[in-house]
Amino acid sequence: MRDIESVIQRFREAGLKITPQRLSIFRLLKDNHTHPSAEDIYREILKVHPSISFTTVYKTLQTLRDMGEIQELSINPERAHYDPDITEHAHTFCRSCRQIGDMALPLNAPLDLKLPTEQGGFKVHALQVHAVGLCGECG
Amino acid sequence: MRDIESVIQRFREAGLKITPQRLSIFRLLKDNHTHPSAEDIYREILKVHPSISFTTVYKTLQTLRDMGEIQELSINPERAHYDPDITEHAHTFCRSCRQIGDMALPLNAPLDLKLPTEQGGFKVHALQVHAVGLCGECG
DNA sequence: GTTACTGCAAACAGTTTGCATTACC
DNA sequence: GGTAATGCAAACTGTTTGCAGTAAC
Repeated sequence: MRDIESVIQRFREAGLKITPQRLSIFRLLKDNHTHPSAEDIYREILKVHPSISFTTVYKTLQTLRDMGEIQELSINPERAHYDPDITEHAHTFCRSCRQIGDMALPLNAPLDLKLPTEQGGFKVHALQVHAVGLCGECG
Repeated sequence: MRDIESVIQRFREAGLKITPQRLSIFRLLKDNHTHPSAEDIYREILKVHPSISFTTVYKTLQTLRDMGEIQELSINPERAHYDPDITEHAHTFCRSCRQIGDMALPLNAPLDLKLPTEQGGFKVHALQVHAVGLCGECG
């Protein structure tokens, strides 16, 4: 995710409005490396906006995701998690505590992948690398 | 997934029973490279067992997954897909038609991943590599 | 005969939508 | 003032469970 000012500007350029609720969501996500779920974000924002609804959080996350400001992680089958870090990196997922962590990707590896030839051209938009296992706490 | 005879033997050794429904599910999965969802499998088995329930399919898939005979793919956020191919390989996921394909993994890449050091030892059980994009048909 | 499986129906959890009210710009 | 966002409530989708009847061994 870009800095908050840039995100605000993009919203305004798209004819979208800046509300206190959205601003709080932006601030919560900016530089956040905890990979929160929509529910996590909702519960956190509730502390600032006691009357915010889950729907508002949900719709704002969709907008940010559609804009490419955050990425939606499909690593936990139970729920989606969100990551404002859109630079190339991999994730760890602990089977026990369900915590998601960041992992460095070697620069050369992903580009070496051999795409299936029989299907013709599969166009890769994003490469997701997930290491599933047990974290230091649980292992 | 091993050959059907071996799977049957493993079930028997575990005190589990071989029913016609389960046998049909084994046969459907064996050498299947279409990455079906539970619903896909259910609809296919219905042709052979018109009175089979989704629950039976669901529970058998769980058993096979817990035994390590098949893997559950969390690549499509909407539903789980199943893959009887448990050898190391990656998957493509088409954003448009939601089709899952197989992809070759270069042997050296996954082992080169740098695990997070600050967390101490994250123990990787399985590495999932997903290329998300558009397939030949949709792209 | 004993034990596990099947199939039903219902609960569950997370996600998504319609709509009237409210607030941004 | 016009347009979009909010928040509520309800619908939806896929997943999971409890239980009585049934079938494997």
